[in-house]
Parts: sequence; C-alpha cells; structure tokens
Amino acid sequence: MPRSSSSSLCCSLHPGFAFPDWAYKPESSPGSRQIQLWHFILELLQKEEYQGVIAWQGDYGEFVIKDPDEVARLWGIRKCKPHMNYDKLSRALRYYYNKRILHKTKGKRFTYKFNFSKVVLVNYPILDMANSPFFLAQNHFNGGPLK
DNA sequence: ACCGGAAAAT
DNA sequence: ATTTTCCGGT
Repeated sequence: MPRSSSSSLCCSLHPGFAFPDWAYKPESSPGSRQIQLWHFILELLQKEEYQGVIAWQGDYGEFVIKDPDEVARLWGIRKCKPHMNYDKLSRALRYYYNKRILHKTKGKRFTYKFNFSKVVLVNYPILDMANSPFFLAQNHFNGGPLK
C-alpha cells in the first residue's frame, strides 16, 4: 500500500505555499543538532490549527505572528525553556537577518518574511524544485549570488 | 514594538 | 554555531 505521511506537498491552505517536508526537516544543522527556530516557525505555519496564532499573510514568504505570547510559549515547550517569551524569541529571529534567512517587514507589526532562496539552498542544493510551488514562490529577492 | 551588543548557555 | 538571557537605546 502507498505510504501516507511525509513526501508530497502538504499544501491546502494557501495559494502558492506548499512545503516539501525537506524544507523544515528535523535534523539538518551542523552546529546544533536541535530543532532550529525557523524550522519550528515553518512547522507551525504549515498546520491550519495554528492559523489563529501564526499564518502566511501578504507577500510570498511573509507571515504574521498573530499571537506572540502563544508562539513563544509553544517554542518554549519545544525547547524546554519555560521562561521563553516573545522578546527573547524575536531576538533569535533578528539573528536571522544577517544570515539572510529572514528579514523584517517594516511597518507591519509582528510581520517577517522568509528569504526562500536562502532557506532552500542552505539545506538542499537542487532537487526537483522545478515543479515545486516552493520554488515558484521565490519570485524575487535579488541579493546576488548568495554569499 | 523593534533593534542589536554583549555574554552566557546549549 | 545557534539560541537564550539581559538590556540600553530608538
């Protein structure tokens, strides 16, 4: 019988946003073999049960944290950091700016934007992104030849 | 709210 | 190397 879980694209709720599982796979960081914050964010973003907490909104890759306290709480649970809060979580997000994983959408409260091209290339070279909506999502971002 | 330095923790 | 903690400054 055909397997069900992973693979394919768990799209459904947003035009243009389907995330291949590899986009946020659990283990993929050399330094820390722990779940990465941006993996976690992608994880929440993918489940409609968290639409009231965090969701895609606006431009491609743009998402808004509707309930900062709740996102921080969930992140704290995942990392076993009971005292996590949005102030600290957001500092971690700010560290992503220079790494070009994220950037802030200025003027929009609690809104950040993924740099898809970086996020994809950082973990996976070139799979068959040709027909992936994920690939199609990177309509812009002209930061040059990626570092 | 958001930023980013500094230091500590993992 | 990434994130947590703390915090002065905008």
